[in-house]
Amino acid sequence: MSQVDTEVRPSNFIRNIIDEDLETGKHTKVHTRFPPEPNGFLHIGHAKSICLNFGIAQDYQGQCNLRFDDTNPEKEDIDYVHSIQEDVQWLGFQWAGEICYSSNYFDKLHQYAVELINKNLAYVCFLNSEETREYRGTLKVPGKNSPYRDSSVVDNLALFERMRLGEFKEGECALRAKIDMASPFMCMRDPIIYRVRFAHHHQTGDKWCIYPMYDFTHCISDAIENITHSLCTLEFQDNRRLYDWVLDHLDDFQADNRTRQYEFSRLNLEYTLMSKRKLNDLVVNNVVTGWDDARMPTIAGLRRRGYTAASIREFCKRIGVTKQENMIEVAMLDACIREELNEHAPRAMAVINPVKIIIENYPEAKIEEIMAPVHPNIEEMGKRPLAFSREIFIDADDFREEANKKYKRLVQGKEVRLRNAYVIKSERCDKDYEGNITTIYCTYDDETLGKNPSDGRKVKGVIHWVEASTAKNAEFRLFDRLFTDVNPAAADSIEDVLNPNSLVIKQGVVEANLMHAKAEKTYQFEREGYFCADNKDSSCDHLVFNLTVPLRDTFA
RNA sequence: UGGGAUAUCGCCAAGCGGUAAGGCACCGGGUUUUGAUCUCGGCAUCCCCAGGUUCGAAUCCUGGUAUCCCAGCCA
Repeated sequence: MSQVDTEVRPSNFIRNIIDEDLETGKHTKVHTRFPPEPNGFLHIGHAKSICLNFGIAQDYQGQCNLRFDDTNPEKEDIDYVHSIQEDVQWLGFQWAGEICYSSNYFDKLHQYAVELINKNLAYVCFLNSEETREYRGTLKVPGKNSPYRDSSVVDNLALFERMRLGEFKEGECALRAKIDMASPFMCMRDPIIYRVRFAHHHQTGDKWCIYPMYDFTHCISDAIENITHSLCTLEFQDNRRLYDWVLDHLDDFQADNRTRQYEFSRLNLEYTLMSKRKLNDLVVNNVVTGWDDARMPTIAGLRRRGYTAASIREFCKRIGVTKQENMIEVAMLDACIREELNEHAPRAMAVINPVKIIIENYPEAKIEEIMAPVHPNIEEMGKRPLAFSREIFIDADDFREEANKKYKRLVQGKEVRLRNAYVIKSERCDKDYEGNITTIYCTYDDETLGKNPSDGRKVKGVIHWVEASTAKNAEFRLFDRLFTDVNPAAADSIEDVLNPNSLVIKQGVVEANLMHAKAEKTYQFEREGYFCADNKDSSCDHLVFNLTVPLRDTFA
């Protein structure tokens, strides 16, 4: 674990509520839950919720359940239940006991629905979806009662049973809670709590053809699991009335310290989509290579990109938890990963746009070994060997035939320091018919290894390099934001705001030490940025490095 | 006059009647064989607006304004 995890606990309005509940004795322990629907991969927005729920459980010595909110089989898939478990654990959290599923409670949920019918608080309605909408009224005009609202308990019991038995078609009827068609809360205008769906469920198979709705299920699931604080996002604020109504009317849930729902604002990140549906579109339309494409804001994508679990946790800590709408700058995320990697990532040299240098006064067959620190500020990380010879590669961007004094790299006729090695001076260069520089001819000063020129010459620039004969070829995947608009979700069409340069692939070279770079191992390629070996495509034969984040660059 | 929420620095965010924390970003100085790191310093006389209460208000009251959410048999 990074040391960032050991710092002071976060403080936010939810923790304040918990502190109070503990002080007043309303609760003696806290029990939260993270309740994703298995209809897509988890993204960084879920990370915020995960860190909140599991973080609270951790800090208060409580428990946090992982519960799949699987009440809509048509949209869900077993693959997602697997990926979600993996992502939660990769983030560094472990749920309490067995994994929970809302579908575990289908039998109980059914009984509770019957209880409501028996209390004359639910009825089977045969209005179709269009009629239901018309009867519901609008934001400003109250709805009107369904003609089926006053059916007898006996009839409703029979009808609901027939629904369960599959005697009605999908959409033909639904079970509704009898609340108030004139309520200012739209969700209280006799909400549907059970609908007919002849769908195969990934957990319950074909046992059911009626499935409970979210509002009916969630509160009961929380109550069954003895959740104390049910945390969700702001758009469920109105739904809280229904959450409470359902539990208020069921005999099993009358304890005054029963579960309560609290809402916080969801994460919005500049330039990124945060809806599973829209992310799914990107996958389906091959805009990206999959849910774990390194440009995706999914946990799997961030991981593949080189983000560490600790950096994501730190990010979630820094953004805080409030009820205010927000739009977090990407700079915040960048800062978190840079902070960690600056301290922990081994340094290495990689040339992304190679151009050859021939050091004419260096002995022809000679290859010498130079020992370089793995980390410039942390000696304990040791040293690594670097080959050096007459022929090396430097980046094409690090050489110019002419330049002003602000350019601190190699200039024709001038000197520059090769990182960890000698001072060289360029004499001339070859170009191809298009004018591209193909070879740069230099001389080196053999007394400058590990020290400055004895005559007091000042060499201002330092550039990185890789020895030619030992260099390993490598593919560099240079990622940029997927969208050109800060808020792609607000765009009319996603295609309009797609960044055509979100992925640029370069073929270059890396120092030989990286030949066995392990998947997801991150390095700092000096003067370039942090890169990690791709967890799917990189191998000794074909090295592939993903740009996690470039180095901070304050140079105009 | 549908209802529910939210308004503190460019972006986040503490603050809970006693005189504006912190982070990110940004701007300067220093160190540096990464234009990185590190380091030193700067960065809200003011808290959406207008009144009011108070010795004292970002915090309390009144009235405005702005923004977000709700009319799926989605979650």
